[in-house]
Order: sequence, then structure tokens, then C-alpha cells
Amino acid sequence: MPLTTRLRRYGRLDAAQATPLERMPFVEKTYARGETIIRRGDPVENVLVMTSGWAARSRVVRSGNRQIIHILLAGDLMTADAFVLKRMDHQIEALSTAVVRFVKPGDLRRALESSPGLSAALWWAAAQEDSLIREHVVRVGRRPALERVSHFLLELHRRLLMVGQATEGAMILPITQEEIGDALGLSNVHVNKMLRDLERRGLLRRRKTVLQIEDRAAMARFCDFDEVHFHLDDAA
Amino acid sequence: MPLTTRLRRYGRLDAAQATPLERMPFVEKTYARGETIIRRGDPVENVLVMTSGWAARSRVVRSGNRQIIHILLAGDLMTADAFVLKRMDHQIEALSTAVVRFVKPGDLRRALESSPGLSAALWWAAAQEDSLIREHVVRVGRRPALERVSHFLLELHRRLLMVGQATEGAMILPITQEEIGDALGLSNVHVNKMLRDLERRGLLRRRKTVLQIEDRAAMARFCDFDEVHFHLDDAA
DNA sequence: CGTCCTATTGATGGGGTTCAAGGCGTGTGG
DNA sequence: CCACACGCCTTGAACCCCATCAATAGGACG
Repeated sequence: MPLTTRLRRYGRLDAAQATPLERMPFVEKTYARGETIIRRGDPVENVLVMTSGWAARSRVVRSGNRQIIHILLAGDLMTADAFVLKRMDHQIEALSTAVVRFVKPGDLRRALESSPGLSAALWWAAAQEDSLIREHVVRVGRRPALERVSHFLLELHRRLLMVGQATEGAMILPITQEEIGDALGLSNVHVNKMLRDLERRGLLRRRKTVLQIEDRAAMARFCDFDEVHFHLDDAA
Repeated sequence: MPLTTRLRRYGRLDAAQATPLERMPFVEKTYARGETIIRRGDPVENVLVMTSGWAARSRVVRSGNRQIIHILLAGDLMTADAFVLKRMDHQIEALSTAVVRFVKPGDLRRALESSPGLSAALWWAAAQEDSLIREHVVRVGRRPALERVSHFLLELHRRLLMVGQATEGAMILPITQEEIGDALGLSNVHVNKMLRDLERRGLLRRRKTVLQIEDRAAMARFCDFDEVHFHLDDAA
């Protein structure tokens, strides 16, 4: 289960403590690419966990433009604030075929109570998402397009590695260039030009949906990327 | 105490329940405009609460440009994730003279335990900040400059109203146009032009640091602003 | 009364959008 | 099994929003 894999990175969670999480009752639903999983305004009644695939938190503004706020990958919590907020202020949509696990808040609560390290680990996961979104603000607000694309891809690669969905040098990108643009505040046309530029510079290679990053360190230097905001060594 | 004022908006917190929050032991420090309150990389040892003034979460990128991620006002929690994250991934700096209350995590924990509604209310406040930051991504990524400035000002006004720091038609803006630009991913020059444009359109009036919004509804229509992301009616 | 910071304004230039057209791969129905 | 449609990628051209540069003005403060 990808969520468990991810929480183990927190460092304080062993296999035994994770068991209640795996044992929670759930219902799984599969969504097709492009389908809306939760609409803005919907009541938040369940805790949703991504089991596989890609999804996105997004908003559509009056002009019709879409802004992708955050990409959701396997192991991500989609409604961490289910206990507090009554209604969704944004929508979540599937970017690829996506499997989503629905858990009742009560069942999660019981799992948390039965294992002390678990709630700390889930808090950490939620705080990590917050941190990623803060970094996204910086990326969109103050980085030039070329670095912006590069930085975004490195972050995705790092996240996929955390849940065992990528290798050291490659990952599968199931999303379109238009969607990358919607995440980064760029046009699909310009994303294309930036990707080709990164390829021309030898920082990237692409074949269909496969994306290779030869030299992660070089790319990180190129776009001013670091891992501080992942909080990977934050076990207390 | 502004934090209490704000939490009352959550709806489930009465005066009696808020008492432990007001009674927590604390140390208060005052920061001058421009001073850094917490540095990126600093360990998170206390819970910090804004008592008065303005501050900002920000990051400086390699080019030297600053991105303001979120504006902090009186009543805001500056380190809600103090229990989970070990180190700051961004900095917090004072935008005006700012008074900050330092509370020990243990003391907060005790206050939370002594009052059932309190932790829910604090969770709500934290979730509300998350929500505001998500909206900020949309604003910076997909709104044209004129609407961006307008939308930003309306949000600040709404937030100041929540803590009794603004009147229906006016607020005090203690920050510079350059800082507005750093929040919105714009240059100080362009912010100036947008402000003057809003003034010319009769949506705004300015005298020194006083900013008047004649017709909030008209301005909200103008920049596609709504209050969904404030979650003001989210008492369970 | 000079100094420094902020606001203001115009001129110029560039990074990125928009428009448009073509190519490529994949699925689909006749 | 081919023809066509459709979605996505690619590329060039024109344009525009906003950044940058520069210069002035206007406080606030010592």
C-alpha cells in the first residue's frame, strides 16, 4: 500500500504500527482520466486516499483557465481536512486512470487510536503536502519558465521515488503538456518549448510517456531545486 | 486576543472554552519592520502566534527575487505544524512592527486537553490557512495582474474584518507596493499601475496607508472573488 | 536640510501567449 | 483492414502583458 510506503519515510512508523492503517474497512472506486472525483462545493464525508494513478487539486477561474494547485499521487491523502472542513473549496480530478480508497472518518479515527505513531505520521504527511504547495507558490510566482518546468519535474520524480513508482533515472509522466502548463501557469505551447529546450541541453530525455533524468544533481543545480521542503529527516 | 476573535468565527467555540487559550503561559517579542522572525532551516521549538502587526511567510530564490507565500495577520498561527516538522522550510519576516507570542508546545497541548472544542477550532484555523494558500496559487498562476491585485486586497480586507482590524469600507495597508508585488509575482512598478487603474475605475481609494473599498460587491464581481475558501460556515 | 525609502511615470524590451497549421499515433467504425 | 477522426505534440509568426531601466517627486526622519 503506497500510503504505508510513504509514511515509513517519516521514520517513526514500523510495520506493526502501520497494520491498523492497512486493515481499515474501505470502498475502492476507479476513475477514468478526466473524470471529476470531488467537485467544489461537495460535502466532505469520507477520507479519500489515492491508491494508484494521478489526480489533481484544481480550480477553474472565470476566464475558463484552469489552475492545478497540487498533483496527487499514489499514497496521497485527498481529504486530510475531512474532520474540520465541511465543503470542498476546490475540485479533484483524475489525470490518469485513478483508484481511490474511501474510508469512513470513524474507521480512520479508530485506526489512529489503536496505534500511537500513526497519527503523528499522518500529520507529517499532511504537513508535507502543505509544504509542497508553499513551494509551488514560489515556483509559479518567481521562477522563469524553464526552471519552473524543470523544478516541477524533479519534484514529481522525488515524490514518485518515495512511493516506489519511479527508478533513480526515470519516471512515467501520464499527463499532457497542457496539464503541466495548468499546474505551472504556462501555456501548453510554451511548456512544449521548455521541454525541448531541456532535452536539447541534455538534462532530459523523453520517449512517449517515459521521462529520463540522466543526472539529477545537474538538473537540481540548473533549476535551484533542493529537498528541504520534503522534510524527509523529520522523525522526532 | 485576536486569535480568540478569529476562532469564534468557527462557531463552536464559546467564551468559556476559549479561556484556557488565553491563559497559556507565553513570552512576547516585538519585531521591527523588515526583521526576520524565523529563518529557513531553524528548528521549530515553539508555537508562535501573531498578536499584532503584519508578517509574511516567504522564500528567496536564486535570482534574489522574493516570493511571499502567505501574509500573516493578528490572530494567525505561525507554526501550526510545530508538533510534526522539525525545521522551517521557509522564513517568516515582519512586514510591519509585529508582536509575536511564543508558546511552549506542552503548554498548548495542556490547553487543548482542557477544552474539547479548542483543538477542533485550531485545526479549523490551520485548514483555513491551507485553503487561503491554495487560493493564492490560483491567483498567482491564472489571474491577470489587475484582478490579481484586486483579489488580493479583498482577501486581506476580509481577513482583517475577521479579527476586528478593519471596518466595512476601509483598512490600513502597512505594506509597500513592492511587497504586494512579491506576494503576487509582479514587479513593484506594475503593482503601482494596477492600483492606480483600480482607483481610476472607482473601485478603490487611497490616502497614505489607508485603503478604502467603496463597494465590496462590485469589486468582488470585478475580480471573480468569493468567500468559499474562507469556510466561514463550517461549524459541524 | 540632506538622506533614504516609497511612490509615480514614461520608454524600451523581452518572456510568454495566442493563433494557426501540420504531423504523428491511436482508436474506431464502416 | 483501411479511412477517418481525434487528441496530443510540434513549430513558426505576431502580438501583448508585464519586467526592467531610468528619472523625478514626495514624504519621514535624524
